[in-house]
Amino acid sequence: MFELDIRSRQPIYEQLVEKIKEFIIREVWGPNEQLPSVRLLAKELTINPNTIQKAYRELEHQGYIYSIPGKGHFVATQPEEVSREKLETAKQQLLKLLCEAFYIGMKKDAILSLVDEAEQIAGGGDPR
Amino acid sequence: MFELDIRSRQPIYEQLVEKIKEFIIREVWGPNEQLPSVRLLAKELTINPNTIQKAYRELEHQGYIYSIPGKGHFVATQPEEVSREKLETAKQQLLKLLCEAFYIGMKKDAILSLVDEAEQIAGGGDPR
DNA sequence: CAACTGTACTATGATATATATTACAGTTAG
DNA sequence: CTAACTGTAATATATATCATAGTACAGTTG
Repeated sequence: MFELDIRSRQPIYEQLVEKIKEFIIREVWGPNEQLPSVRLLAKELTINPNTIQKAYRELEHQGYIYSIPGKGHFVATQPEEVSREKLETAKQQLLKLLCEAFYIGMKKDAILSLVDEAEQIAGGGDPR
Repeated sequence: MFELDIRSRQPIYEQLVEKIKEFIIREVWGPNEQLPSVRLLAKELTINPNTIQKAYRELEHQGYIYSIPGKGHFVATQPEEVSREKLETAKQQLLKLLCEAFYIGMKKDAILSLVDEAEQIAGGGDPR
């Protein structure tokens, strides 16, 4: 279900948080859908349940999921603020990297063609 | 001279490597210019000499500087390969981030305006 | 009741980071 | 030559983070 890199410097639980975020953002998992239980996912990924719980706790703290003790974890209905904040973070990261690209001498043409390439890879805007 | 974040999750020596790289890339420090000695820089930044040495070792390994035992560390004359590799790495990072931007629903217009913004901040192409 | 769920806690091991300290050899100015 | 710089290496120590193992308890559901 997820591809985790055990030997990465990025902690497993953080990788999990990112992957699950993507699933939620792209609506692979819709609102109120139940996530795999802590123990089940731990078994599937052959990692410790505590690690899963840590990821779920973080996701809950960030507002992406909610939990009902005894029942399970569920995808939250994304409030507007979360989406806006998410977009703002992405913009800042992108701006920083773009600045660095200019600094090290990348030409604008090269950057623009990267934008086109990314657009194609990502499916480009609305796929309707 | 450098602004380091002690409490950052990124190691101090890595922060140092990045900062010094930028200095070299932007030619704030020119080829064959001498870098601060391990002990001096350690004192100025109030961190351990070993940490500076680790950063210098890494920079030497990556080809950005060279060292002469007994004399000091000096900025290397950047071979073509280093520049090319650097550019390739930057392109890959940028492409990844651009893909993610599209994934989370950023519009192409928004991205293009970020490119313009970055161009202005970075001074935009050749400043002649 | 049994088998799930979440949650909490302790203990342990592994690893990375930064520090302190000492030591030795090359370079250079006085 | 000597003193004061340089780089380099090695050891020991402290600390923080991460992941694991194990146990326990309470809520939910068929």
